[in-house]
Order: sequence, then C-alpha cells, then structure tokens
Amino acid sequence: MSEPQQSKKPCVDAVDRVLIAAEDLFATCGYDAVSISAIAERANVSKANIFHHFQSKRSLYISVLKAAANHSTMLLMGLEETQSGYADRLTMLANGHLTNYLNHPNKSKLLMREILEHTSDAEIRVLQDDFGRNFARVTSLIEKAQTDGEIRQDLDAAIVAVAILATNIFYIRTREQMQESSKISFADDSDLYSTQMMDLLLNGMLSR
Amino acid sequence: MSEPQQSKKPCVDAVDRVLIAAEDLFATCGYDAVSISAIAERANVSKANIFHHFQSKRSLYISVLKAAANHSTMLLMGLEETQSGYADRLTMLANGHLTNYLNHPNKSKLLMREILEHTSDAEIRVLQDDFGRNFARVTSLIEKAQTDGEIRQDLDAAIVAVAILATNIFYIRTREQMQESSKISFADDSDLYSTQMMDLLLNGMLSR
DNA sequence: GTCTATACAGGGATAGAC
DNA sequence: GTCTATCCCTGTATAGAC
Repeated sequence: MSEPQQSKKPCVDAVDRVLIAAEDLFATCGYDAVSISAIAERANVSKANIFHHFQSKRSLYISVLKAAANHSTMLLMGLEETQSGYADRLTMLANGHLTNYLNHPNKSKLLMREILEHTSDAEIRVLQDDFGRNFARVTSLIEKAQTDGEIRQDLDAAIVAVAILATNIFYIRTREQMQESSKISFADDSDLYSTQMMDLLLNGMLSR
Repeated sequence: MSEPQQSKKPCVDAVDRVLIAAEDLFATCGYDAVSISAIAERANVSKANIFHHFQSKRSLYISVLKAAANHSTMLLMGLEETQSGYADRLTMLANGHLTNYLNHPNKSKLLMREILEHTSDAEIRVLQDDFGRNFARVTSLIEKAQTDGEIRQDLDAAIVAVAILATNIFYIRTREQMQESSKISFADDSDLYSTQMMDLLLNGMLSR
C-alpha cells in the first residue's frame, strides 16, 4: 500500500529515532544523567522537537519503558502447553528468559532498574505488577510440578522461582565483570552457564 | 582524655552529619538525583561548608562509598578457620552476608548499585575489584569442599558461588515488593528464606 | 569551620517563525 | 513537524567576611 520510503539518511522517522536514542542513553546512563540535549543530538533532532512529541522528559522515559515492557512481557506464554516434563519446561523457561535479555540488553537494563528499585510513581508501578504476574506464573508452574510429584513437595514454590530468576538476573548484570576477571568459564558462554546452573538447582550441590 | 562533648543538638560534627545525610540520600535517590543543597539542608550545614570539606560532589560520593565498603568488606574473614563441615560454613556465610545487608540497607544499596553497574571511573573500579576478591574467596572455599568430597566435583565452583550470592542479592533487592504482593511466606522472614534457599541449593529441587 | 552572596553552566520547557 | 531563540530555574563550585 504505502510507497517505499524515499530513503533519507535516517530512514526512520524522528519519533522513532528519538525513542531509540533515548532507550540507549537511559539504559547506559540512567534517567537523571541523561539530558534532553544529549538525546536530541544523538537522534539528530532539536530539543524543541522532542518536546513537541513528548510532553516532558519523564513521559518520554515512560514511553521507552513501556515499549521495553511490551517487548519482553509475553515470553512465558505457550510454555504451559508444552508436552515435555516439568524439569525440561523449567529449563526452557530459564533459558528463554536469559537469552531474551542477552539479546536485548538495553531493554532489560531499563526494566531491571525499575523493577529492582522501589518507585512511588504510579506509571512505573504498573511495570512492577507485570513482573509480579510473571513471577506468579512461574510459581504456579512449579506448583503443578509439585502436584505431579516431579518436584519436592516440601519446598516453597516461590523459593524455587526466586532461585531461577535471581541467578539469571545476576548473571546478566555481572557478565561483563566476570569476563574481565577471567577464570570464570561460563562468563562468555551463556548456554554453559544455563546448563550448569539448572543442573545445580535441579540436583543440588551436595555429593551423595 | 577528651572532654565529653557539650551536647549541641547535632552532637556529631558537621563532616559526619554530611556523610550520614549523603549516604542516606544517595542510597535512596541515586547519585544524579541528589543535589548538594539537599544534602546541606538535611545535614544542617551550608552548601559552601560541604565544598570546604569535600573537593567536589563526586569526591563526597566516593567518600561515602568507601566508608560503606570498609564496613562490609571483612565479613568473610575468620570463616576459613571454622571447624564445622563445609555445608554449615556455606550456610553461615550466606546467612552472614544476608543479615549484614539487611542491617545496613543504605550501605548495601550503594555498593550493589556500583558493583552491578559497569563504571569506567577508576576510584569505583576499586570497589568492584573488592567484590571480585570476595567472590574468589567464596569460590576457593567451595573448591576445598570439593576436594574433601563434600560437594559434587562435577560442578564449577564459580557456579555455586554465583547461586549463593545471586539469590541473596535478589532477595535483598526485591524484599519490599514481595512483601506487598503477600502470599510469599518468606518475604518478611529472612531466616526462613535463608533456610529454605540453602536447602534447595544443597539438595536440589527434584524429587528422588 | 562556618556562613552569605554570587558566578556561571546546563537543565527542562516554551514561543513563534517556517 | 521541525527549527532557532529564549526563559527561568537549579546545579556545582568559588569568593570573601566572620
């Protein structure tokens, strides 16, 4: 239907360029350390133009966050219907969670910052609730596995969920530091990390 | 030797009041969101006075960070000499790590932020190196446990260390959110959390 | 050591032409 | 929709009196 864009150099329209620049800068430097001027410069637009499209700096930030959230939210869907055993499903879940984040480092940095920080802003509470719902979904998957007897029934399902998510998040956030200090075999091999960690979580670390 | 201080209301000298105020504000709001004026107001001194004692905002921040690091660093010491089995030692380690952070939320927030973020600042790299050394110490404790046969030898010791630290850090950072969403039994009982998590890590989650 | 006053840069946001 | 120019405020930092 629409004509092919007459490729100007940017080739995406201004709003998108602003959103991309903002995502990048906010993710790297944090909200307060980024100025509208910096975003404008990187997006090749004027400051005033940004304020034309977004009511305020904060609302631009919220837009960026929402885009990131939409992108990451529906990862878990479809997992409930898989046929394989629960251990496999949990492994797939952990792996999917991890690679999604590694593939979109900016979006994940932004979301994590807001989820781990305790904000009073209503718009952001929504994101935290999103996360809470996803967490609950993981928990209930684990509960099913317990009913089926595949997972120990004396464990709190939430503890298991925390273990899976926590280790993933830690890995993502500290990967770069680990790479520097060498000696850590899984630092630049997320599959290796994932395999070993799930082995530990599933089977424990004590010798038998 | 020294005379008892003639208790003025503050009862600590200006520099300390500034450091305390700064720690509190930086921990809660982050570096960029805190202004010298805000610190001055809370500490009951003038802006200029802060700049008299600290060369710049950044150097004040570094001072606060260093104080926090000194306080938290030598937690692990003495653990190598304990007599009990490795499983107990690791449990004590995890527990100590956790309660230390819960008892000093501001210091831990500040340190975590800087450790998890990838900074280029040389002064801050020092803190990250500190953390790296502590991490290495935990790892080598685990390696000893493997040599003794108490812990599975097919596991990478670093994976075990990551699992312990990651779950603790996640717990600390998300405790408040968990408390809101109820249904999470260990949200306001860190001992319960610690016990259950170590049970999971030591024994795994699969039924047998 | 502590203050008041001030310099000066950069921030967010608006006005108005094109 | 996009720009240039501008407003006003707040931020860090300094000067100089006490």
